[in-house]
Amino acid sequence: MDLRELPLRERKKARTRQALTEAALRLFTEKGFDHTTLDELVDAVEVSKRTFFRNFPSKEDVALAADTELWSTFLDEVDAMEVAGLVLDAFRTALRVSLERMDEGWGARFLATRALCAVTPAVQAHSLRYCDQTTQAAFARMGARAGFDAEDVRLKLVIEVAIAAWRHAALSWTGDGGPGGLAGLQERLDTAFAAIPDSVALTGANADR
Amino acid sequence: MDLRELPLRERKKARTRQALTEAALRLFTEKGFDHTTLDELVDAVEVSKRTFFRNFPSKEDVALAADTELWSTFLDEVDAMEVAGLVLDAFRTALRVSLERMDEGWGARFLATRALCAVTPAVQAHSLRYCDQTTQAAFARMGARAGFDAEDVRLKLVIEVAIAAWRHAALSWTGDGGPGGLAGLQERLDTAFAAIPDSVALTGANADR
DNA sequence: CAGAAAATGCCACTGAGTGGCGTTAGCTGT
DNA sequence: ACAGCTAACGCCACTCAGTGGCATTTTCTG
Repeated sequence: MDLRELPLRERKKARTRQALTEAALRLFTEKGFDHTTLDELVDAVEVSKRTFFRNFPSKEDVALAADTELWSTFLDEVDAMEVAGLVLDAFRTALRVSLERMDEGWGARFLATRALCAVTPAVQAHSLRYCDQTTQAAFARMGARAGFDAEDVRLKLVIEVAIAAWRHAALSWTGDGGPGGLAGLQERLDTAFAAIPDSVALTGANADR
Repeated sequence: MDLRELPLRERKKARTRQALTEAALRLFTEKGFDHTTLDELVDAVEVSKRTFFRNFPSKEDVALAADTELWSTFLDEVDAMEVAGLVLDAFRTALRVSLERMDEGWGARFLATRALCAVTPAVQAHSLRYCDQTTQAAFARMGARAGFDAEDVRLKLVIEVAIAAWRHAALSWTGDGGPGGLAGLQERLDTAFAAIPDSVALTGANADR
């Protein structure tokens, strides 16, 4: 990301890519996703529409760059993590470390991205698909590990639960305007994970306190 | 659904809607979702493209008719269900009863729909969005109930877990070609729900048996 | 500095989805 | 049975996302 000693060609490509994500987030936020055409976007960055589609598979994807950065890092952490105790805790840690590894300004971009998701069905759908793909990928990587079973329903479910906790944390944090920055998001994440044991044990009798 | 004593106009509308879903499922399965144009579909049913979009908001939605039927029924069951013991069990029952309420032939249509989801990203994304919407709706309805808190993280998570179990059951059942019909699907659902306590308690040490 | 390789720009095209409007078909009163 | 009403439909023109092809420019390599 911050490597300045890449081949010149790739540096240029990375710069246009970043310019596109920044302009897209700004335009989508100002005018709305549906009311911003790709022509407006590529005009603002001064590239051709063809170049846009060499960098992003769809209009939705450029709005979700912050998400893909996180998920990509998360999968690296899943590969690297050691599972000593509860698998659920290992995933909580992987999420926490992934958040810590995000670069300066990611929090603000992520917040803007989530705001777009909340009001634009198409972006929301793409975002959910990324979540699901990440879940599948994490499951596949864990299943290939020594000591784990690639068919284990329990493994699949625990990953789904971890991602659900993450999604709830992100949604709640975003809904309140992202208080406390990434540290605030970490807090929500801890709260959500802490609530998991109580949630599966929740009964009609103890629901109201 | 089976009410033959509707106004003639609405009966006609329902018939074209059904003709569209059937033809769509057939064409999409035969030629693939991406390689079937809407013009081909509406020609086969002999309606105008305009009429198609008065019945379905998008091309993806006509492929997901089986899903929407289930989710709509499920939300009715959520409203009607009584929560005596575990909330998780209540949702498992609601899912089971919803499946039982599906009409003849739904199982086959659902199987075809899931096969489409597996190979077509756009359909998959829409399907995930329906899941999520249903989760949100179920949460909102439960939160409005006496004895429940509309802000309770535990309630939100337990619904996410239930839907995750459902999704895994459906995916596993579909992946094996839908053995045993809807009864087979019910079995997978029971298995998935039964694995939930073990999954959150899963550790690196007991993962391999 | 020459030639390969990659990235870009331009152009024409397909296909999803929308708005407008005239026409048809089913529903209402008398 | 007939006239008026309204919902649904068909047709047409249009916008915009996304793709394939090809010529051109730009960077890397020897």
